[in-house]
Amino acid sequence: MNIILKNGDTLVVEQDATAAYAVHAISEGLARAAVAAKVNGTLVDLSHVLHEGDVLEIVTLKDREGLEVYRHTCAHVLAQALKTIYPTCKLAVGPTVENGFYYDVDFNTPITMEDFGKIEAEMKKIIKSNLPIERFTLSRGEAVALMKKYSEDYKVEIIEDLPEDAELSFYKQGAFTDLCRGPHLPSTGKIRAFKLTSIAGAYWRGSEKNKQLTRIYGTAFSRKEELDAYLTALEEAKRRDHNKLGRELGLFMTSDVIGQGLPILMPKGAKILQVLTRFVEDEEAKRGFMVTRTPNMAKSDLYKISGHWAHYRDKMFILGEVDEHGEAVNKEEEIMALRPMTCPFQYQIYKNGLKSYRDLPCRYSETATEFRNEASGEMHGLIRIRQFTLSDGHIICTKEQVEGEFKRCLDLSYYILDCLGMRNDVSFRFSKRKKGSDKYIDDDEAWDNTEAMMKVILDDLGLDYVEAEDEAAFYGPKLDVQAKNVFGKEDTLITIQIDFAAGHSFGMEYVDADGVKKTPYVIHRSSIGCYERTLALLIEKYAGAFPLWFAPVQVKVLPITDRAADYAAELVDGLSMLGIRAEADFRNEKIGRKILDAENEKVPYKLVVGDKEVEEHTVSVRKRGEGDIGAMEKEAFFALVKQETDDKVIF
RNA sequence: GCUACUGUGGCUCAGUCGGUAGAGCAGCUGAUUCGUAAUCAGCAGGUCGCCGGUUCAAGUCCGGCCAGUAGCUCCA
Repeated sequence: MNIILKNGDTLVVEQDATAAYAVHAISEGLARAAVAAKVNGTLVDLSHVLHEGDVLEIVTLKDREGLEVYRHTCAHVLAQALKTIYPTCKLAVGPTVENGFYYDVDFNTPITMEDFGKIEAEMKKIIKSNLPIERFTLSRGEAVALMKKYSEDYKVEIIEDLPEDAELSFYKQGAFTDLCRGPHLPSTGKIRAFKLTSIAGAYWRGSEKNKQLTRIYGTAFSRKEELDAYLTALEEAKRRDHNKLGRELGLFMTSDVIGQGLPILMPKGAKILQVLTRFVEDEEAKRGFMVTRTPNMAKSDLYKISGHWAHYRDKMFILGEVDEHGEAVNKEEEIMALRPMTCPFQYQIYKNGLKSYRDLPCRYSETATEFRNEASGEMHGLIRIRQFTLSDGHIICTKEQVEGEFKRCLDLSYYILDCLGMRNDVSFRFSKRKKGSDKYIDDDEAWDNTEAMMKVILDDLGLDYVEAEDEAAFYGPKLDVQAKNVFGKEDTLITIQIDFAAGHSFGMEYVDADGVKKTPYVIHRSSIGCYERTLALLIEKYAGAFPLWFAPVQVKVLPITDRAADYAAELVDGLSMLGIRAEADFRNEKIGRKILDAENEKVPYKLVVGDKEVEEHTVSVRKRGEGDIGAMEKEAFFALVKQETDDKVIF
């Protein structure tokens, strides 16, 4: 029979030949490299039986999908090893993830990373035995019976949730059989380089109401060198970890007596945030935003109107004692709460006085402090904290204005990301509600309309976004601008949201041209996001070597001897007068030491000044990343650094 | 909140079988005034995260709490 290859060639093979056979017929080298195949576009095992006219594509470890098959098989080897060492453990799920794989397992006795040695040894034994991996299928009833025989309760649960007529595939390697969609490697011996990396708890089916299982993470690569390179790169990345670097560079700290999730910004960290805040506030003003300053707390009455009391109360810091319904235990007591969001406060401003259609769009912005009582284990450095500063803002506008205003918001964020050098580090997520969930305001029609409206805008902008269900705000869909930290974990940096409900719930109105009162739409937006989180990502992106324009110290003057001290002080004064952040190192140290310390501080410009410079009114310039770039006139340097700062040059 | 791990001078770390703590860097003092990535010497600095228990004796063993880290859940 004839098989069509990817390049269009036709291959003649015997009737009922497998993909493996066909690959072998092409070349022996390719047969060794093959880990799976694609038949008519579907990923299958090499044991897959071909039919006349099938289009065959060979998948090797060079392909993303090939590597996934390889890692998935590695997860099965892990499972087999665990069943050998801990026969009573129950397997749940074992998929691949971005850089490896994991298996969720229910152990009756806790295991720790110290057990990895013996588990890895058992895995190596399984790999060395080179067990063939065989696929077979069962009906749902047979599948349940088989898994019950092995006491695999979680597998039984998975199967029972599938449709009655489902045909289920299993993979058998030696004495071990696992329910799996596949595909898999033809045998365990193909695995070359793997490592178990970490251990964590994970809830069965992702719900905290369920039992917490033990998740064992691992990774695998086609060659040991690649595995080592990956592990080294991981260590490298950890060196950029903002939580370590930010503390080392004296940007922020935490204190046991202040509390969890409450970082303290030290002079250098606070300086960066001050520079960024001024920049953002000025830019917002240029783009038509009116700055507001609203209270950090309010009575529970406000949050009852906004819906926070119903949907968000468990995350709020409440001042006063309330029962499970959020009512004051002592009826006389007025319940206050720190704000988790700025929205309802700015709405009060809108509601102050009757608004005309001529007042819209009404754009309010505020550098707002917000408080959210995150669960203790959720805090992370500057990325997840309990008190944070958001470049918050709300645009109240007509339905017709939503599209234009939305685009303006995105344009502002693009500009800011460009200035930070982060435009290419973000991705977009269209966050939608999950239908039927009680986390969201109950109004199907409004949700459908608003999500459709946002989709039109995003598609019109040609944004490359992913859609995410159950990620919306409780009051509407969001466009989230996402960024990854050094551990590869993604977080929302910036968000722009359309709110259909606030206008109604707060009774916001405007008098339209026809004299009729109408309800406006609201856009919630952030321009640079939460300052603390943005700082965290900037520390990691630049490994602490911040671009000149927002570096906490831009220029460090290094006098060679005390004779140059007065001149150094004069340079610092001159730069400071221009708004440049400059310091001098007056310590009684040799110049080499002063340069080393300034380099470690990652200061963009260092000025070495000695007798010669004093004499000639020059400065010897060291530029970060380039070293000594020679001497220049003092005024010329001043002009250069001022210009580069104003231009937000990134080097 | 859950699972696992961690907590010893400002920082990085050592501390063996339970016998009341060591180093380097940083700091201070003195000497040195030096031309592009670590000058020399001396001094000082610790209720071993906190509370309790076991023990003749706890940094070390046990329990609770606090804080930090990764993951889960959650999320800007």
